[in-house]
Amino acid sequence: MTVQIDPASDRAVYRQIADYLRGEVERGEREPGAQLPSESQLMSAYNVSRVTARRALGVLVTEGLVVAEHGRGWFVRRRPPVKRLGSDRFSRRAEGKAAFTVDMEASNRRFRVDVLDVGRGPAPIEATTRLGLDAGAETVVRRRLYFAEDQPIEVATSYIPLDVADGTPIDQPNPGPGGIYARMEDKGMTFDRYEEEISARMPTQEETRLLRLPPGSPVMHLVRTAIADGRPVEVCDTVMDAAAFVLHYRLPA
Amino acid sequence: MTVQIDPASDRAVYRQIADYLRGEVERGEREPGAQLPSESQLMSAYNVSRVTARRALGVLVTEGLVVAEHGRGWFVRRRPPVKRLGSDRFSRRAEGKAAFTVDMEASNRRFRVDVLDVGRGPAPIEATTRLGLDAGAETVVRRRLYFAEDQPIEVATSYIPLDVADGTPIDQPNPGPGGIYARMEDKGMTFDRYEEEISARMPTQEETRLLRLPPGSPVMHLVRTAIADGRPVEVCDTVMDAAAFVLHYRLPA
DNA sequence: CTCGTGAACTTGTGTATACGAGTCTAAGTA
DNA sequence: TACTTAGACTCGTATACACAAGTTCACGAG
Repeated sequence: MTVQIDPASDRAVYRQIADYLRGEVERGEREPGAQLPSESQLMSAYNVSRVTARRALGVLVTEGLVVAEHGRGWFVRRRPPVKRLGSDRFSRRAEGKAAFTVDMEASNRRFRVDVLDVGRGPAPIEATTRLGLDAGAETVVRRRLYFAEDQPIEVATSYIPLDVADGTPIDQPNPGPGGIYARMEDKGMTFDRYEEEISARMPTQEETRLLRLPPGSPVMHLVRTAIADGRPVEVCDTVMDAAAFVLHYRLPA
Repeated sequence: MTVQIDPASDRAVYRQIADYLRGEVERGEREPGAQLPSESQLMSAYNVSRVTARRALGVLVTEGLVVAEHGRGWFVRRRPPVKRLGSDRFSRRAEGKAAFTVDMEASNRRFRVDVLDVGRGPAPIEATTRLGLDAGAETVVRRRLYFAEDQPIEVATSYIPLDVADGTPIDQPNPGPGGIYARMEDKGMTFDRYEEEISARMPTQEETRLLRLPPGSPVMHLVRTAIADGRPVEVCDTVMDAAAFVLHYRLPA
């Protein structure tokens, strides 16, 4: 194992080790149930003390990615966190500043919204499936961060088929009054219903940063498919600080 | 600070310290935002090394209860995990074995259900509020554990007003075929709708044990109020292993 | 009064060491 | 063959120490 660790880096050594192992797990190079290097292997591979090796593993425990088995070793969790939607391209671009900011009034509360990223690009497989598109198809992608009282509480990514957005400012940072739904209605579309899937999991590193989450804080994950005129016209992937929200639903019996 | 720690106990010292601090937080003796003892104060109070004191605090970090601020100290999290429903009396009684076990067929999957506890007792304030009862009113309480493929996935507690259960076996471990809803329909009741609230949080200790959760694994929390003939007839508080479930909803537009 | 500095606290990161306890395997014994 | 045991591995818990870095506050200089 080559040494990828820079002790002079700003980032603590144990975090660098955790980053490396996390990358291997997230890229699928270590599958669920697979054994990780033992603590003593980490000690010699990275030239650190056992305390530091264990601290690296402890980070991944807090993230729900790995578990220890006494006397046996460390393993990638068998029931991994729910599959994430996410686009690499837009994840990277969202590192920068907000492209656009608006204030909106919703449910009697003022929200600030930072539009992190807007553009056209390939959608993740989970989104194309829900939209009824071919795998890897291009869509309009809108990524934004919602605030309540200057606290970031929600990061949302929408995927809209190109033909739905066509001829509208939906692919622009500011889609105009009423947002993208209003633009779709301008085109004569009528919304039928929403299909939603709700799950909870530990946040990714990026979500921890964007939502300013303390360690050990789960997020709720809401994937909403909007259906208009009988066809899916938007998949909206929303990640919320779980401590900040309770969702209320009313279902017919 | 008196020493409540037993080094000879089976339970590790750092866990005992964590238990004590957790209790103070959960009982409200340390409010959100309040400062915890510093690491050196814990060292002298419990006569342990700094590593052990930090390990105790690390447990509470993983549970999402406390945060550290560099150079300032340790604090109870300001946005605490969503309020839990829960009845002390029944939590204690549920420690034992299942009172009753049934197999049920649901959505093409076989479930095993352990009925942990059934009886009459005071309901928590959150349940009485939803049921429109006075605070501390008695209800029928049914607590049960659901399994899928011998994995515990769900612990559910139902609170039913006494007059709704009256004259039925709803307050018995086995309420008969079709469960308690069938018994209510036997009485001529018609279900109108459900109101649900969904949140996510880190599990309590008891939930971790019952659901066999690895550390760092969040739970989803579903509170469902069933309404029949215009009045709430049951509050069902369900805690699920978040990694095992995705909830699907269809909402009218 | 304002500003800056230093001391005394806090947590963050890292080392080395020790022993307990669970798991696995291979060698040895009945 | 079947069982036991010893050894070598694993993680679990705990001690003691060191230095870096952030926060707070009081004191002194201007």
